[in-house]
Amino acid sequence: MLGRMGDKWTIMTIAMLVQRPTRFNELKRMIGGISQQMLTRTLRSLEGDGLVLRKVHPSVPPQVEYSLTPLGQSLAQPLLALGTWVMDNMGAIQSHREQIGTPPVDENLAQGVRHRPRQRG
Amino acid sequence: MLGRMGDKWTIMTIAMLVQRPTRFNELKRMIGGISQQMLTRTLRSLEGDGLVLRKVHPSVPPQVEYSLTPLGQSLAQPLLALGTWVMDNMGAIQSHREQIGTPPVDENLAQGVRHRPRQRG
DNA sequence: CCGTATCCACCATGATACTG
DNA sequence: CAGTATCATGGTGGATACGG
Repeated sequence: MLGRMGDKWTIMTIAMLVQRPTRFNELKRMIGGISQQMLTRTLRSLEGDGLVLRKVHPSVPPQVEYSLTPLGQSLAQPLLALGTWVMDNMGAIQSHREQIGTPPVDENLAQGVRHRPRQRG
Repeated sequence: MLGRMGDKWTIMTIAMLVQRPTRFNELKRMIGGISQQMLTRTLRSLEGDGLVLRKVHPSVPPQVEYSLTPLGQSLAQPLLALGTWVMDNMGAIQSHREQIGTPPVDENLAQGVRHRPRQRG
């Protein structure tokens, strides 16, 4: 949970589910760009934490509907508040990055292996 | 930024800085468990996003003080609300995990390499 | 349709040593 | 004290194939 807390897929998933219960593939389409595997992992994680309820409708094509539990709904509020802040301030942040000439990704912090290591003593 | 948004170190760092401007090593002690490298990266990232201000006091032992910018302070509110939610509900989540017998980590989802892959075709 | 199993590439993080 | 440089490693997420 804590690991996935700030994960964008988790935020997106909860943002979708807070609107209404949704089926797997619809969720996948709505979120967009998430792999099936990742959506499954995210949902299983949320389910394991008791934030999401998984309901299987016994129909000929399998239908599985996901919804937020009360606990999940209580999380949605602060989580989406954070998401809203990010959306609102993303422009300001990017403007700042451009001013200081820093790329929006942490490439400058990436490791650069340039020569052989020396022996550690 | 978005990458570090939900990062626990980022949350911890902002939680410390929202109280008062703090120096590097004091920050490191207060947060606890963070490596020097990671704290530096977190602060640089926040600084690059315009959320944290870095101020060098020209003194004999180098003194660098970090503080939140107004933008950073505006982030602190929703971010700490989220942190508070986690603290408040961590118990409920762990209880749920124990009930369903799932370990708190995603070990069950970890990759298991058991045999050679077959040729991809 | 709704998943699980498997493999892999990448990068985030920790540890350590070094600098000023 | 505050930070940078360097390397090893483990976890995260993608892709794909398969199963019910």
